[in-house]
Amino acid sequence: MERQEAALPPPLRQIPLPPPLPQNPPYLVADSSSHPPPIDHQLLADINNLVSLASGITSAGFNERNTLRGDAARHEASLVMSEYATAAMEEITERTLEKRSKAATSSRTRKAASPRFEFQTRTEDDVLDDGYRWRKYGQKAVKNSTHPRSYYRCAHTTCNVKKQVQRLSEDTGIVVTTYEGVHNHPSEKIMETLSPLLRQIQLLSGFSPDK
DNA sequence: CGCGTTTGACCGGCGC
DNA sequence: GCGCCGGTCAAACGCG
Repeated sequence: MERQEAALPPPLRQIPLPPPLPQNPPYLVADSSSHPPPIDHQLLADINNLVSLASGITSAGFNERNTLRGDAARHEASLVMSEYATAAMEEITERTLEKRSKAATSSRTRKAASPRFEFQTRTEDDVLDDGYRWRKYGQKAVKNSTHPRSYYRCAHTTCNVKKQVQRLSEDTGIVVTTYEGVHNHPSEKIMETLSPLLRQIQLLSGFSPDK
């Protein structure tokens, strides 16, 4: 139970948005399912806002209530931080579930084992940055199409989500992406954005990373 | 040298 | 049963 009593936790910083927005944003052309395809920039922006908001509140809390010291101030701040972190997490969960339920039309049957989502984007990039790491495992020429279809699997070991990417032959500017399955782990990009916040919470709460 | 991609073989479903 | 076709495997390849 050796805990690092850092005198004062470092203030949260505004985290720069990770996604490098392409000069040519992929335009959603057709979407049969409303699955979250390319990276959810709006979600990341919202998380950032929550982080900076929480940062402002906690630092303000430290400044204005410096009558509280030590553990009391830390505890106070951790409550505020936890509140915002929880809100952010709930927001993520809510949106994710909403999108998934929209896609899986069946209400309570559990047979929707591997849902598929297809959408089309007008973009120069064949593979869109959706925040996950993918490993290509095949490419095949499909009938009546001048462009081949590529097969990808999620690089995460325990996750077997797959996706196909194919460029339309009629309109070369359009890419069709098909997702199959649901990730059983968070996007690395989102965790990248959230981890500073989570670390801060642990620090303020006096958690030690090891159990 | 390690790891992700490439690429032809392989396989299973489906229609004739 | 056979051949087509989409999907996957896995060894070779090649890039950092």
